[in-house]
Amino acid sequence: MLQRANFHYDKQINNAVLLGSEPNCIQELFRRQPVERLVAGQSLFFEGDAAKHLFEVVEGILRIFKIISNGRRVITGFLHAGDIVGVSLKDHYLYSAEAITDTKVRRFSRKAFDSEVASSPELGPEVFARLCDEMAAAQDQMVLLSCKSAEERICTFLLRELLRAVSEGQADFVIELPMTRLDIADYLGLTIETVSRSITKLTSKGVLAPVGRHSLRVVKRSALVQLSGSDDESAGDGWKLAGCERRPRH
Amino acid sequence: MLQRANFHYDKQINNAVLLGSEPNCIQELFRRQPVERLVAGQSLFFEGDAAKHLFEVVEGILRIFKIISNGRRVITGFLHAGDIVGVSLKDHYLYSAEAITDTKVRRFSRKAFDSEVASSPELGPEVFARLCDEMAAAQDQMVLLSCKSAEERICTFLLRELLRAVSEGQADFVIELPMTRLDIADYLGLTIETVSRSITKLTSKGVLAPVGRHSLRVVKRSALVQLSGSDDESAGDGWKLAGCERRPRH
DNA sequence: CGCTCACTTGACGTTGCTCAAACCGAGTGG
DNA sequence: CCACTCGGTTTGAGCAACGTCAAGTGAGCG
Repeated sequence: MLQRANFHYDKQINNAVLLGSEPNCIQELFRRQPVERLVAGQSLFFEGDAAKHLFEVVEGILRIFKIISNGRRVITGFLHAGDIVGVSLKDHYLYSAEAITDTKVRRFSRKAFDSEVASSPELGPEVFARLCDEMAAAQDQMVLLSCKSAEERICTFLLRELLRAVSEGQADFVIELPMTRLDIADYLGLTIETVSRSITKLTSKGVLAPVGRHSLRVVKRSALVQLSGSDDESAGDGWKLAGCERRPRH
Repeated sequence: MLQRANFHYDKQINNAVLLGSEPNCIQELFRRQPVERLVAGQSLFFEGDAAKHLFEVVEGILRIFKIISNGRRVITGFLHAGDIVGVSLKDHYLYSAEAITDTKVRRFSRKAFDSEVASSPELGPEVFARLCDEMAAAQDQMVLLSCKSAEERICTFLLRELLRAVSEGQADFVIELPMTRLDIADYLGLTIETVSRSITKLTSKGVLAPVGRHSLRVVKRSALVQLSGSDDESAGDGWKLAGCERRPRH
C-alpha cells in the first residue's frame, strides 16, 4: 500500500569492492555497500518475491510477517540494527518485511553472498551459526504460542526486549517499544485489547512503569521472570526428571 | 502398543548406493553406519545434552519436544523415515527426542559430519537446504499456533500427514497416526479432549472416516483444505493486495 | 475375567476474543 | 489559542471457544 513512497536506491553497485583482504565475518561483506533508507511503513520485500538480496539492518526496526488466507497477519519476528535478513532463504522470501520506524539498510546480492560464503572458510560457520540461532528463536516462539497465557507471553516478550536493550548498553531498565500494540498482538498471537489489558495489569501490580509514550520501565525484573513462565533462571531443580505429568495449561 | 502393525516399507534403497566415490548427499554418509534400534517410548537424546551425534531415521516415528518449567510439554515436530535430526544444532540439543513407535536409526558423529561437509562442495548446499526447509516448517507451525482455531489446526495437521503419506506412495487416502492424542495435542497446542472432539466432529460431517484404531481415511480432501484455513490451493485471488484489515480470528 | 490405558463424551468454568465506546496525544487549520 | 480530526490506545460488557474435571467406553493383555 505504501511502498511506492520514495525508493531512493542510490543505484548501489552491488558487490563491488572486496578489495584487499578476505572478509572474515558477514557484517564485513555489507560494510562497503551503500546505505538505503526506508521511511516508516515502507516495505523492503514481499513474501513470495524472488529472494535476490540479503539485507543488513543498520538502523531502525522492521517487522517480518505473513498474511494468511483470510487476511490475518502473523508477525514472525522483529529485526533490529545488526540483524541480517535473508540468510534462511532459498529462492523466494518466506515472509514480507516492512519498516516500523524510519530505517537504514544495506543490501547484498544473494548470488554474490553465496559465492563469498563458498570461497571463505570463515563465513560458512558463521552463516550456520546464524541459522541455528534463528531456529532456536523460532522454537522459543513455538513454545510461547503453544502453551503460554496472555500474561506469560507479554512478560516473555518484554524480557526478551529487555535483554536486547541491556546487551546494547541500555543501563536503566527501560525498553523502547516502537511497534504498535497491533504489531505486538500479531507477534504474540493475541489481540490488541488483551495486550493492552495485560500491560495495564502489570503496571498496576508495580512490575512495570510507563515512560513516555512508547517506552516502559521494568521495575521488578524478577516478577517479570516469574510471570513469564519460562525456566529462564529459575534454579534447575531437577524438573527434567519429573517426567511429563499434566499440569494446568495456564 | 500398535506400531508393529505391518510396516511394508519395501526396504527402499533411497538413492542407490554410490560406492567408492565421495558422498554426494547426506543420506550417503549414513548408509554405512550400523542400525540402532529403539523400542517405543525410548529416548534418543535429551534437550541440553551435548550434541555429539546426528541421526538418520531409518524406520519408525519419533517426537521431538521441550519440557518447560511447570511440566508442560511442547512437541515441536515428528520425525519420519528419511529425516535427519541434529543438523540445526550447535553444541547442545535444543530438544529431546523419543521414539513413538519401535524405531531404527543410524548415527553419525557431529565432528565427522562437519568435516565431511567442509570438504565436500556438494554437501554444504544440501545442509543449507535442509535448514531452510526446517525453518519454513517452523514458520508454518508458528502461523498455525498464532491464529488458527482448533478445527483448523487439526485439518492442517491431517493435510500435512496426508501429503506425506501420498508422497511416500500411499495411494488410498488413509493416514496413519501412530502417535497418541496427547502427542497430537501437545503438537498443536490443544488438549486431548479438544483433539478428540474435533476429529469426531469431522467424521460426523463425513470429511473423515475412522479406519481401524489408529488410522483415518480422508473422504473429502477439499473440505479438509477449506477448513484448514490455509491458502494452500485456494485460488490466489489477489488477497495480497487487500492489505491488512482485521478479520475475525476464528 | 478383570485390569489398564487410550480415547470419547458430557457438564461446567475461565480465558481471551468481539463489539463498542471513550480517551489521548499529535497534527492541522482557523 | 482553541476546535477538530485522526490514529493508536485504553476500558468495559458480553460471549464463545476451548480448557478443566469427571465419568463412561472399548481394546489389548496378563
